[in-house]
Amino acid sequence: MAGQEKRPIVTVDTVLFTLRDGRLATLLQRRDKPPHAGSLALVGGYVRPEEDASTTDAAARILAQKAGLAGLFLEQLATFSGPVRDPRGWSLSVAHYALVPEAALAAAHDLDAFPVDDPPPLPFDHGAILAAALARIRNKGAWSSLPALLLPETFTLPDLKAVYEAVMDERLNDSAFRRKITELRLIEEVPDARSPATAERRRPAQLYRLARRALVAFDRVI
Amino acid sequence: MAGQEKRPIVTVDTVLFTLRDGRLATLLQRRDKPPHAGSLALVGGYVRPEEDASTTDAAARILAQKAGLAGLFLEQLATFSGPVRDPRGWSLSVAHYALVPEAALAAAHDLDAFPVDDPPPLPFDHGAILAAALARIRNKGAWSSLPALLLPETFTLPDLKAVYEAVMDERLNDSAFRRKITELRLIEEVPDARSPATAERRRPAQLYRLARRALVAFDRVI
DNA sequence: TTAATAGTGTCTATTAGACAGTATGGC
DNA sequence: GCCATACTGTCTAATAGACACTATTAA
Repeated sequence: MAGQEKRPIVTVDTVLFTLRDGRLATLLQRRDKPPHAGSLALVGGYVRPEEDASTTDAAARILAQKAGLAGLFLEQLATFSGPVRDPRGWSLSVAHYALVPEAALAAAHDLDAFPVDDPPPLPFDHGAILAAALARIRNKGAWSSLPALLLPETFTLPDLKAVYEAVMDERLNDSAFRRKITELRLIEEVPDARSPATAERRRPAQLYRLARRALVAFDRVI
Repeated sequence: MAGQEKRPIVTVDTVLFTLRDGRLATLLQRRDKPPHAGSLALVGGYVRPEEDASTTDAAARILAQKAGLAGLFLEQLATFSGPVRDPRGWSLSVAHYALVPEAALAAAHDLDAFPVDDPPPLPFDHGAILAAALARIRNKGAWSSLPALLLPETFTLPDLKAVYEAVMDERLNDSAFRRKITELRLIEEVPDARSPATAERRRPAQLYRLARRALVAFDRVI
């Protein structure tokens, strides 16, 4: 019977998305072990059959252990595999992506934010994984409440429009956006709550919250 | 150092879609080895790092070896994993789906067709994989030329409409369908070619072919 | 009062669906 | 000629985008 090398190396990697100065950003971590020690890379690690109930479970465990992140929206993206993507040998990585609202970042550690459209050079095939995750979030943004999961519990309509614009990387029509969001019953008013005015906000706005906490898919584009 | 059991078992499985009597069907194969020997199941097998360049490459190899299928549209679906899905231990299967036009079936062997919405009981988590593949093809059908890949090289507009209806499991408006298909420039006429009349076809129709052989994504729904 | 952002109303262009109606070929 | 199916034209309803307009609040 042949040894371990008959089975691929199995890892998971997660693309972390967050907002930075109103722009979509990705969070990277400096690797402390070879291969590619010292490089900025996606947060990833080995799947441990003895503790993980699934690869998504493994991704969640690794996010908690290596970056202090928990409770995120986390979803499988795709699986990347081949003989050359990792110098340790034929490897397979189940890529995931996760959305990190500001509140989750407070407890996090060892992460650096970079604009999604101008990341540093990445080791392995992490550049391709990031590109695939970006394509997924942009497409899903048009069709679901996904971008709203980057916001805090309560938010204003201008906030919500801005995060859809940041995710999808295009300008939206204001009145059409309000019309669609309200018709879809995606959000509900927080009674008697208005946002404070800030440097960018000359005038308070009505606060809303998601009508459902989970990801909701729409039957038409936002 | 621990042995092989520290790495998951890595397999691929492919959901095969085809047309049967104008309805969307899936092709299953009787397993000749344990576990679940004798059961009808998806076509699948081990990834072989020494010969496969990727998991999709492994899926193509296994389709050729076990079913005589080659040259199909074959795409990764998602990865299914966990400790209990396979009695051999913690396992991971990269699920794919493929489209089998009638011509490819001619050379195929050891496959049985079943209606997609009424398959036999399936072993492992193959039922869940089939359901996920069906959801994917239905969704993608509305947004791309994917259903056309189930047809022969040339086909009529009524044929094309029927395959979209079979894939998406809904009736389409005839004139709207023709309008969209032609505006999208998905297809081109085959000059001076008309389909023969058949039992179901009282009147010959113009033959078309795909303007591009590959999968084309549209920016709006069919 | 002013400036800037929040929010509303309405017009128009686009497009999907319904469906009537014409064309064509086998019998 | 009859009938079924292929194909076309047109009306209408739904909806997205443009954009003018009003409302509100901090300074």
